[in-house]
Amino acid sequence: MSKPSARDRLAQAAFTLFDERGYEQTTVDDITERAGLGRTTFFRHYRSKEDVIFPDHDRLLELIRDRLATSNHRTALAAVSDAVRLVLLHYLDEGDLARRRYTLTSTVPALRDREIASVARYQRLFREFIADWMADPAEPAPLRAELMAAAVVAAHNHVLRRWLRGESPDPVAEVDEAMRQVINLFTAPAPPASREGTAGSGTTIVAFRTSQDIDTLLPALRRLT
Amino acid sequence: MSKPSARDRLAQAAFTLFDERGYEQTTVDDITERAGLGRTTFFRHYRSKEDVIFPDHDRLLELIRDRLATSNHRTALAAVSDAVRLVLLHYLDEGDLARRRYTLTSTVPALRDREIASVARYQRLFREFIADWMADPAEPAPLRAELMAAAVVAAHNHVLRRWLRGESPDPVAEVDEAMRQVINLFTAPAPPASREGTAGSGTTIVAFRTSQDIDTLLPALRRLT
DNA sequence: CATTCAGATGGTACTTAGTACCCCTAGCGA
DNA sequence: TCGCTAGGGGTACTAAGTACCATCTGAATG
Repeated sequence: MSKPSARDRLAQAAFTLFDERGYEQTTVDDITERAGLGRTTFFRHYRSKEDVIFPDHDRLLELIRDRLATSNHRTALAAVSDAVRLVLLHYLDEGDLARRRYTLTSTVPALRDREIASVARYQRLFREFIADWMADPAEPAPLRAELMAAAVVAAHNHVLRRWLRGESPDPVAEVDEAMRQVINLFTAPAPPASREGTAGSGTTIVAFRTSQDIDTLLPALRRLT
Repeated sequence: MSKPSARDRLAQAAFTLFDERGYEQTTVDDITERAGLGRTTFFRHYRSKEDVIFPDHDRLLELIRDRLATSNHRTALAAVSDAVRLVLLHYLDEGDLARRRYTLTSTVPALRDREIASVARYQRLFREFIADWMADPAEPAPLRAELMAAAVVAAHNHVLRRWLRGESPDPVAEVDEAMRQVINLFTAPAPPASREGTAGSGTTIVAFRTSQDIDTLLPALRRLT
């Protein structure tokens, strides 16, 4: 208890100094001096100065990967929503730390760029997963997967940033709703009628609002297709 | 004619050396030596070593901004498509240079990150523009703008990368088609039925064609009701 | 023709991030 | 006691980027 780990002391010192004088005005030497440690030790624990601020992106990537891996074709969309929620929860867990990071990434271009690059790695995971899920030998349509992955991370970031700015009292509910919107967007209405549309194949559905519930209608719908 | 500008000689030397020994193995001193110029001159023309490879992102940003600015509410979507096409055409214009850059960004993480950060700036422009366009005092819905902007740049990048890899014989047609898909996605079906949906009275009919079979769609249909 | 002024180039010295390499010490099991 | 390992420390180096000043060249102007 008297000795927090060197790693933590470094992070602590770093954030304090970044608050005091700003990121660029703080050198690694300043940090190690404040932490009472050697410069070598700093780079043993963090690959770079930026790394102090984004320590566990790797873990987060694993988190997503794992959650997506444990799913089958039927539960794919739930897995995506879950993975997104997990990432959000991670940030919520960090609480104040996440907010301090946000003020840094908002003001320091280098850090913002770094953050964006990390997000792109999440997006890549989602893209590959969604592409597999959508995979259809007849019509591969990787563009659709690309679009959906982009929308997924955009939804997450949208809600996360709202929470970081203190605009969201219940970010978990918000992110669930946002994901519902995304999924809805990409599953409900399939791409209608490109001009040289290969009309004829596929399924034509007429959906209408009714007081009957869907299970009552299902047989009729099946008959139509 | 005998003397190409210093700027061009530097870029030329840089790309040659990057090809020969790789990006990280090439120092700025190597470049200036090869170009027969001084180190100072290099940094006068390019803010950083990475900048040699991405010289005109700023111009490209202006291009987008200008195209978006000259539009009204009715022509907004055409403006977005046009802007995207302009960016694509810029890369097509670069021809071989764009492809060399692609092999670099594909192999050097630092450069890939940099590229991604630039793309995020385009995305920001589109997001702001689309948010304005969608602006509706009653229901601001900035998430939808966020999603659409993400989809717009994802569509562009998808087609661009296909062309860079030599997979697209007619990228302009492809990007136009991709943009049609994006716009369709975000305009055709009005945001269907959030839970407390202000469902109107009367009859709501939505007709669409899809290649997915009904069982795939069923979860989404259930969610709608 | 001499002057001067602007713009582009060159050089030198400095700061800082990041790497390579080797040393030291504390603990711990054999 | 020996020897091993892990965590920390120090020194020296490379390379990007910045600050500042010096130099050259060409063109306009007296």
